[in-house]
Amino acid sequence: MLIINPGSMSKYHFNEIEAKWQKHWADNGTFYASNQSQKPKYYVLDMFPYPSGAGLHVGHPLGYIASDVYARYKRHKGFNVLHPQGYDSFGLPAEQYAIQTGQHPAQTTQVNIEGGTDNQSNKITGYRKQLDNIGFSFDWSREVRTSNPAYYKWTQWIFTKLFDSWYCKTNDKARSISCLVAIFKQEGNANVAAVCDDEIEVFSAKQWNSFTDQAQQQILLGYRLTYLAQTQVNWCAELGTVLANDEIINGVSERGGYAVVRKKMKQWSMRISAYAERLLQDLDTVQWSESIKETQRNWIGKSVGATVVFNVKGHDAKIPVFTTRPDTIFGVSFMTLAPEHELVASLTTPNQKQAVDAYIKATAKRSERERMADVKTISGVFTGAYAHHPFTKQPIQIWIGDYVLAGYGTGAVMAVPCGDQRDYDFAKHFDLPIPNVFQNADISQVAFSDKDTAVIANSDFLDGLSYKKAVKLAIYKLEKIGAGAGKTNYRLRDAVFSRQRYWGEPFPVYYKDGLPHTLAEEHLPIELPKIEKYLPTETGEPPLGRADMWAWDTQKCAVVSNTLIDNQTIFPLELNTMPGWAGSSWYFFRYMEKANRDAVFASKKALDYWQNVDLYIGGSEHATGHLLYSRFWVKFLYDLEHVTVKEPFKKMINQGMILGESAFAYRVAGENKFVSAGKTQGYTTQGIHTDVAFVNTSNELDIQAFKNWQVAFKDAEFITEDDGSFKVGREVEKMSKSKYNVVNPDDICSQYGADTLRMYEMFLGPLEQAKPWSTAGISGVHSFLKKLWRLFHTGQEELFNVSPTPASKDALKVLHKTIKKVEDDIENFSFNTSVSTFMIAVNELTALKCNSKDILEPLVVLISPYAPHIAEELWHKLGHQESISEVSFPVFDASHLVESSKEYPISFNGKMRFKMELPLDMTKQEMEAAVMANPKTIQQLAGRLPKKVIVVPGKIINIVG
RNA sequence: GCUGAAGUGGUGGAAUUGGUAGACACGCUGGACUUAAAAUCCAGUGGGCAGUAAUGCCCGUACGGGUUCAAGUCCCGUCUUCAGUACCA
Repeated sequence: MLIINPGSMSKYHFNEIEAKWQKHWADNGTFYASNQSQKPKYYVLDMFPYPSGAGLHVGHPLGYIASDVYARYKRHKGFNVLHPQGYDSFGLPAEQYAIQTGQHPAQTTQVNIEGGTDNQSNKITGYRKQLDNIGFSFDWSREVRTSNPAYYKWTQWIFTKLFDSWYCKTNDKARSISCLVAIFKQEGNANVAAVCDDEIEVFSAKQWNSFTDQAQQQILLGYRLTYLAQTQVNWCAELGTVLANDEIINGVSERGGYAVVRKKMKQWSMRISAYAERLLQDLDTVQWSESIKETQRNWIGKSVGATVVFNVKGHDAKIPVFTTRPDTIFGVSFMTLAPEHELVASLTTPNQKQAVDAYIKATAKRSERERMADVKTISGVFTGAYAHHPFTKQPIQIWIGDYVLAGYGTGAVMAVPCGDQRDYDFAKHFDLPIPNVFQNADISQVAFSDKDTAVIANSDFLDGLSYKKAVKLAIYKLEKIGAGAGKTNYRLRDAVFSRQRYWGEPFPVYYKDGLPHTLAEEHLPIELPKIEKYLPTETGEPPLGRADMWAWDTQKCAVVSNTLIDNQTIFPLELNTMPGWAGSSWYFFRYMEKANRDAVFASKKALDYWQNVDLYIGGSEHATGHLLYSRFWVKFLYDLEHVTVKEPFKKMINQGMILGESAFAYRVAGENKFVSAGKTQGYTTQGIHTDVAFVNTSNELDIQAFKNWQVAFKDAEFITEDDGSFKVGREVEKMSKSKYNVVNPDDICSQYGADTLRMYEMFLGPLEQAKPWSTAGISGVHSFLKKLWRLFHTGQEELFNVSPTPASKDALKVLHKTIKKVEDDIENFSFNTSVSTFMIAVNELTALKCNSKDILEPLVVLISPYAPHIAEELWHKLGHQESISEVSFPVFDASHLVESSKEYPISFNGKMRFKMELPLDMTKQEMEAAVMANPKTIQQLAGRLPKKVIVVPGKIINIVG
């Protein structure tokens, strides 16, 4: 590849300047934040990266650059800014790599962060170096790594706190298990309003006290905020682990795209459902994009309605259902249970048994995916059983059908075919009755589901009522006869918290008599044991099952050899590890303290000072994972009074993805012959991904490099353009190694400089929008920086030339126009437009030949958040000793922009025809007279008499007629 | 299907409360400098029509309507793209 250094002739030696200032900042701790300051605080946070072996590409730093611009701007504005960075360093890729190569994940993780050579002899630059090259103003003294025992000690600690807590509905907050035990001792559990397992039975104080310790612990597990239970989990065989709902996209695993099946397993879960309402309500208090908030609202999925209990004819069983339309209770003509419903087996009559069994078998065979893809096929079977209608006592057929999901509500529905389309379709298909309970509703073709206009009919005491009133009365009557109650249902399920993996936080848990016990705070952290292979054991246990030293000695309070397990004083430890989101759910608190990290997260003083994140920048793909779990943990920590904030992130901006521009060489089908993009006509070709490093900005391929790249192309033939060049085709795709379209920021920095990279990434387009990367466009931003440099220098030798002469009026106007625009743009996160504004300012000042210090000095401060290195250098050259980073932002003075006249657009019937300079203090009448007297106006009118003349002072004049 | 975001030159994009559509760049074309190139600088660049020219006119912000003196911007309807979600009772 031909490497040209476009800066070679300029005296703007960005490589030297950038290295110099990066060293200066590091040596002087320029960006170390203090926890004590008279200044107001501002906390700017990036979503911390997972340090992968592939390193950073130009898409990764986009959000970091934006947050860095903002952090630097806030420092200029007089804020004490916390802008830290760290690594989310537990995770699947490092473990997959460990399985392949046998290297300890801690080893590869460290190399990925700090640089070095992996055991395949690949040289890895390391995240830290790559980030440092871009000139971020991070306070690295506060760095966190989630896989460091000193960090995960507190992740484990939070887990034990969750284990020691239950959710009290009366106080609407988490409380300690010990106070729950106190209540049980006093009065049993009858009056305890808790978010807990459904199947807990009522007991008295006397009963509680007579229970064995074992039985008591079993009951308490049903109340704890993190609990161990047999639950339906998403099992991914290929990854060898369970997955949370948010880790499954379209029925397959988010990572790898492997099949996921439902399976009953004993797993740790987090009772996030207890916080559903607060998670929903508090969304109104944060400044996030509407789309992310909406995604979370949908995920939480609140619906208000009622539980209705149906008695089964000739059977003890009761079937509770959830409905949002209790007003249509008289429209119930059958019931449908999910095929997996626990009562199906006992309800089914001997006559129907064969059909029911066959149906269950058939639906079980269909994968989750098939069931989702195929929503049109209606299927189901009658169980032979009947329920009683709670009011009419009429018999109701009980069916099973796979349109009812076992996982939502009670896994059963009361079918109201006249008001619900799915029930309607089912009824039509199986020829079941469709009674109409709406006034004047035509249900001959479709169900009538409009709540707003519904008026109830044929419904006894509900006749003539609107939806709202009928719901209220129906619930009242149901409660009165004991057949139901008002109920709010949430879609949000408890989150599965264990993973059958090695590279994650170990649980601080040991098992005594099959029941989990947590380790005390003073024994944390419990560190990951060494194992030989990072695979499940032969008996199917998680990788930690391979550890020899993985037992807990309750007397020595230490991890000891498994051979010592006697289940008297030495017990086996938990073999699962925590999921990826554990460490990232609270890291923002950890940054608040740099030295005293032996306290809980951070000292109370630090927590009180920094509070929570003022600005959070990151991708929107975490909407239902990280961003929900973090909010949950913060609310929990708030309940326990460890923190004083209810939300972690006050304002959030989601940066869009930077896409790659893939290059394709067109190969003639069936031949080892390539055709240049302009010559493909007449050939049947297929595009072959070509490494973008072989292609220059004019889309010309370096044929030699391409031939050397892969053996298959060594002897390939090339049909070139007439001028001898070979051109490739381009297409915008996601930036990825496999598409050979990755652009490395290190290369951009060495060729154009970090300031150019920073400005160009901002210039590319609106931060929140997805946009393609094109290295071709970078020259514009680079020449801008050179122009800026030249503004301060003169002559062939480019000697520094800034004069103390007072600024001209025009130059002052340019400066203040720029201050205003740039300030507004940064406040609105419109970084792309402020880069244009700088370009305009420098173009105009160059035209004015301005070299006045009064103008150039504030200009450097304006630009410094975007291009900090060149700004520091010029600031230094202007005679300052201190770093530019804390210098006050220039103050806008409107008086410099006051104009005495304006060039008005004169339009005729809304179309601009010519412009005319008019004084701004003219009256409307004078303006109209001046315009009408203009010869061009007379020419435009061509004798016509204007009907109307619209004069908007300071804006426009429009002549109608 | 539902929810959210978007659709503007060859390309990325600008137009903050309705008021000069295409700022600023890239690319392209022509020119200056140079032995040549790079770098730099200057000029032009939405489409069409008329004119030697200055210039003038018509069309133009996905599409079709509407409101208004004036619409990329507001209203109604349609289409397309992207993202999220998926039988939620």
